[in-house]
Amino acid sequence: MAKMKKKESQWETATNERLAEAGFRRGGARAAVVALLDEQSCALSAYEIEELLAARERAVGRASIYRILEQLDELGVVSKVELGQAQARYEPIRPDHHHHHLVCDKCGAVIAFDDAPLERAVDSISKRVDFAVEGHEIVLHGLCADCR
Amino acid sequence: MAKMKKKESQWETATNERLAEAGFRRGGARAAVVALLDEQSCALSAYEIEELLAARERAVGRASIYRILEQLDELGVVSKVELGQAQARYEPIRPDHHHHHLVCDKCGAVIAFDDAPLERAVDSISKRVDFAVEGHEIVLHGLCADCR
DNA sequence: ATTGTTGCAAAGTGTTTGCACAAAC
DNA sequence: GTTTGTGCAAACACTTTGCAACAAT
Repeated sequence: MAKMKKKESQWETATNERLAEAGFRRGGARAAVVALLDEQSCALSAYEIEELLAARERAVGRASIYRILEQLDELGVVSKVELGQAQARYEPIRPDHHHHHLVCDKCGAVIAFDDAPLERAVDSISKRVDFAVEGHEIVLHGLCADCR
Repeated sequence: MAKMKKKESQWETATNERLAEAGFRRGGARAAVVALLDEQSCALSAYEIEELLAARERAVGRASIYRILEQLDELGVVSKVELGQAQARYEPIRPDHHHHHLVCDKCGAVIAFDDAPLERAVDSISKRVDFAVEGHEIVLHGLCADCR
């Protein structure tokens, strides 16, 4: 049975291009992390990434995961989000899919949402502060539908 | 020279009342932490609290600081904010002074700001999600005036 | 006397670093 | 062959926990 080659999304392609442009060599561990991130709709923690990669038989060392995530964050293709759970999460930055997060205080579930008016309000205040705003993060916390 | 007794603000008074109501005994370490927090206009990390208390000759053990902050957070009088620097910060919740934070990615400076339209946008979306929203946190990051 | 509070040291957790080896160029 | 990428283990920083001593009631 022939193995299907999965379709690369624009993000994965663009990320690999950015990496090449920036002078990075092609490394298997990094490619695996990029491919995994590309499949996600929401943010993953380093630990989750480690587990998921191990589960698909492409284990990547923890240190490599952190190093790779840091590179991707610096390249501006991944966003490191701190949702207040004493651990960072990482997600691909897709120009057309900017979103924020709801975090359940009870079970830790993370749910994405987006809202244009909220975005506009942030952009507006960003321009009025004496600060070169480069990004923002909005976290709503409370109880998810299941825990409520 | 007579030692002035500093004026207790409403927050410190209300917090001490809440603690009493909740059945807590009066402890020196906790009183010192509450008094210190009351003087702050913005969020402090546990480490900063430890340093500031030591500097004023009322050193409090690190474990006690964390325990006290957790109690105050649970009582709802202190807000634990995670600004993405791998450490939590804590600030008094003053009903009339809700605010958010600008974090400098270079020097780590934390600056408070508030904005009514932003607040309204958050309240609006909070009502429309399938989630019992209990609070929110907004962090703008970039470069502060000095680092820019 | 009882029970909450505190400090110390040890343990935990998430993340980073040092270093040797493998892989890419 | 040179330089970058990777994995392992050790080191780190922040936070929490166990426990004995102490203080408030």
